[in-house]
Amino acid sequence: MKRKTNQRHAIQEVFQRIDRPLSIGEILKAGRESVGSLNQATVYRNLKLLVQTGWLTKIHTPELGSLYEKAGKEHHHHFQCRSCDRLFEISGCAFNEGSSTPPGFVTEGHEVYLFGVCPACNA
Amino acid sequence: MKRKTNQRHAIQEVFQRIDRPLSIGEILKAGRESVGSLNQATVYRNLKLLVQTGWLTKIHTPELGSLYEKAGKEHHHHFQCRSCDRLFEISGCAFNEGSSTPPGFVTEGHEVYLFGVCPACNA
DNA sequence: GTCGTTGCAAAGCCTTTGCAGGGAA
DNA sequence: TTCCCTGCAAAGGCTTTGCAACGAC
Repeated sequence: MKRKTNQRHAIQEVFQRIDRPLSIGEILKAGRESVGSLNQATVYRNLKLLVQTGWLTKIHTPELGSLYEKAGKEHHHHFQCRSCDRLFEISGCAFNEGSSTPPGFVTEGHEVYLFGVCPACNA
Repeated sequence: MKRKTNQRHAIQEVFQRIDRPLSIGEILKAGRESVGSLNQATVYRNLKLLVQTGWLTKIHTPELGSLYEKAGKEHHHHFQCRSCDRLFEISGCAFNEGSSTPPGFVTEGHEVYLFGVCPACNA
């Protein structure tokens, strides 16, 4: 079965430390602070595994590609800073699926992405 | 300057004929009905050019990757059918940027993607 | 005859996979 | 000792680029 490894632990720790959706590159870089030899392929494999076990969720952003965030959060959306290209979680949801669905279509879900400048970059 | 070529004309004609966002593959396939020798690289180059000249807009969907649609339309969003994987335009917008923007953030734009089943697949 | 365009192939990215060695249990 | 996991390198997709030939003007 699933074994405990330093590599996987390092990856999970990154998500505990940084509370926003992360890219492969960020995860790899941050994970290597714990396990210097951490390999890209290992990161890919563990992310896949963590998504399968329900610990992570994969996000596909329009402009930043695939990012990963911890699973189990409530329905929410994301804000992308066009200055630092980081993605932030936005809690809550003011979007009304029903009033936006055209006749004949059946809506099963939705995603919203905001773009702009984050507080850090705006300072 | 810019010259008229059958290849570019064929590509533009595809967008006149099919009124929804199209993928590289669809454009290539449909374009070859007019110009059999149409090459992938040519499609990529012309799409880039048509985006630069403002004739097309590039869309980055979360699940389908990059698609292209004719430019100049009013603010709208998209509906992705999870059965046939086609993307449809949704006119209008019921989303309120202001009420969804967290304190400290500055929102400059937004995108909404609906997922579900289109009328054709639902029949 | 120019020089923008095309087709083909090679080269770049990003992600996945094969394989042998290494390490958790 | 087992056999899951890792690192490395090779291999896949998709997109871009270099280059010689082509063709619009």
